[in-house]
Amino acid sequence: MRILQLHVDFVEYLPVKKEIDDAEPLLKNEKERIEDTVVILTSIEKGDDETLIEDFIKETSEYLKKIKCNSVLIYPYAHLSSNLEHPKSAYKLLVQLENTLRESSDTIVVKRAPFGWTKELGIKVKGHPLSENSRFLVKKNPDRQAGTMVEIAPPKPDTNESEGSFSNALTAEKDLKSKWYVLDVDGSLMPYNDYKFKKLEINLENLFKYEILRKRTVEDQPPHVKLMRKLGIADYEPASDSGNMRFYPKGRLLKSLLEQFVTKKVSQYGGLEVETPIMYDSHHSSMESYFNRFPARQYNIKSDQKDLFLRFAACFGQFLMAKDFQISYKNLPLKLYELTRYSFRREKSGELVGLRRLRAFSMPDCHAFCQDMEQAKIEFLKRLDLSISVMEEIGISIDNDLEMAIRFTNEFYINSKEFIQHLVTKIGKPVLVEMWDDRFFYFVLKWEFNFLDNSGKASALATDQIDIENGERYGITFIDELGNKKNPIILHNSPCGAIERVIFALLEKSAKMMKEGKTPYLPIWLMNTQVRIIPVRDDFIPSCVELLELLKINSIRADIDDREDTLSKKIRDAETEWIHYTLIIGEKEVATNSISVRDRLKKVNYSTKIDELIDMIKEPMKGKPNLPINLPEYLSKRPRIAS
RNA sequence: GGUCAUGUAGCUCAGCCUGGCAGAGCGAAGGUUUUGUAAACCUUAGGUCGCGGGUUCAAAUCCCGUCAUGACCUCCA
Repeated sequence: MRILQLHVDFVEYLPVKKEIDDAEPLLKNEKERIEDTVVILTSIEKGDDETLIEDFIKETSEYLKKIKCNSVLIYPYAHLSSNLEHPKSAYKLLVQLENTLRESSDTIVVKRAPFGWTKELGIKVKGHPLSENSRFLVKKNPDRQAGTMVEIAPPKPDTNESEGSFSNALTAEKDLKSKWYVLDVDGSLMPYNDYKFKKLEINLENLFKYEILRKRTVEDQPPHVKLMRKLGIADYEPASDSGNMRFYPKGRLLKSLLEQFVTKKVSQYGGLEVETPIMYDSHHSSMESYFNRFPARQYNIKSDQKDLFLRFAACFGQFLMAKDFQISYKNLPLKLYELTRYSFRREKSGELVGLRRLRAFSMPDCHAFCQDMEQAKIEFLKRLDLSISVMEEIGISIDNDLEMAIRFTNEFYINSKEFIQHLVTKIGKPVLVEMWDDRFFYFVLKWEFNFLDNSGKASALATDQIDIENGERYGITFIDELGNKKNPIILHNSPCGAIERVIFALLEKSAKMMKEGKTPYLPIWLMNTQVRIIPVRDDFIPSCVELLELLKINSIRADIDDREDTLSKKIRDAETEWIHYTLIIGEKEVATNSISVRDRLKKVNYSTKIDELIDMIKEPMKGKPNLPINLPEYLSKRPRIAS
């Protein structure tokens, strides 16, 4: 526990915004001002417990005596420590400190600022030598001995975690009342530490380690960052805020194709595509409750006199819209869909990594408004099918690249065992289960597909939730068979997660292949250049153009390397660009009206007819969007973009 | 947000420890070469050494601050 005692002429504070879900309720929401008092800025750290109360009391009363003051404000202040206790436990201890201090003396007036809130803080510290005093309170022993005090030193870098603090971390997990299981295809639910992970279940094991043990391996910069630049897909934009990327022509095409693909799949499922504003009035009544879910992570902007914020999800845009619909039970389930470009979240700067976590991202988000839980469950399964097929067709496989996590309340499990088992059956392999005793969130069940990258870190891609709260919160209603107004159950599905993160996963998957000595590649339908045509000499460029036109007619993206370089150099460049098919056109080919194909993945060269190549490429393009190449078809006309 | 590391030509990096002329490869431009399956050859241009301050006769180099990126911590008062 770290405390900073300040003897002040006055202190005033005003709770502005809930910072966390566990924030305590406010008794009154107005500015509090106290004259001539001692403010104790307090950080509760991992492992702190009630054995420290005595020291806290002793320290405080001695200080008060010394400076002849009898009023105290305990002020929760996180910034004294980088090793904070879990909020629930911290809050509990803080209340104990407050009460014990009050009971310890008839003369001391004790007040406490609310926990869990962003507060405006005004303070005027007295000038005398004792007016500022800091202390670092630690336990003498891990068992129930009295604590001890040490003079606070300038904060040191955290040393390696001792076993003591490790087990404390686990205690904090218990406070959250999360229980962890493996749910197997046969329906057996096994506590995760009783489960024997098979060799092939290394990713699932890593997901558990990541979730529970917070296992982090030391690794250099994630490989996808290098790849996204090398392939000319995306890069950082120094002139923007961190986490806002620039996308080069190849990257923009890749994104467009993914976006169009997902949108088409959702549309086939029955989602109605809508568009909602990217910014909202911060003081609009419907927004306040939603802020509590994503505390203080939004971009705020001021325009004239209005306070606005940039959307961090598509939810409220669609909810505000649905609220104004006239909905009959006959219309349900009703599915609204938007692919946000962009959603904005001001993630902490230290959490931003390449394309994995951004502050501006494109998120497909489909909400289904359902009549009741029975309908919600049926719909939920359809959307799992949708998500599976979207992920698989993008080239990220359920079997090898993704691990499912399902999170639900104890109550929901008891009532819906078979339903949950059904989800696992669809996946066909064991999944991670997190079970809560109480419902903290607005949903009773959620699943997500996690991609395990090269550092063993999990990133959520597709997800769906059963939301039993927001229908009411947003005043969304439908009329049932009996003419009664009811609130729908809402499902929140992203069939693939943020588009940028899908690209992250594709690139990390490629990096994994390289590590294993395999040839890395992206699915051909996502390649800007699907076929590279190389003339042996300049004289053959006209023949190349004929082939190019033929490919274009067949919606295949091709280009011609007409630069003044050697043939070998051009082949090498095609290889490093990961181009699937390279055609070499010279005397032989023109004479025999054939093409020489270099197949990068099969690592073979052969001669064939252009029609056969077209048929071969068209096969994996079935059901995929078509867009023209997004760079000049002649390489001599291209600026150099990739590094 | 915190701790640590990194920041030098368009890109990848050397130089920094021990202060003393700003370097290489790739790429680009010009030229020669017209090429048959992973890098032809020659020449030239290209630098506020992230930014700001300090120490010094002298700073890419040492010190302080700041920004960006990365790793880890933190997803929290």
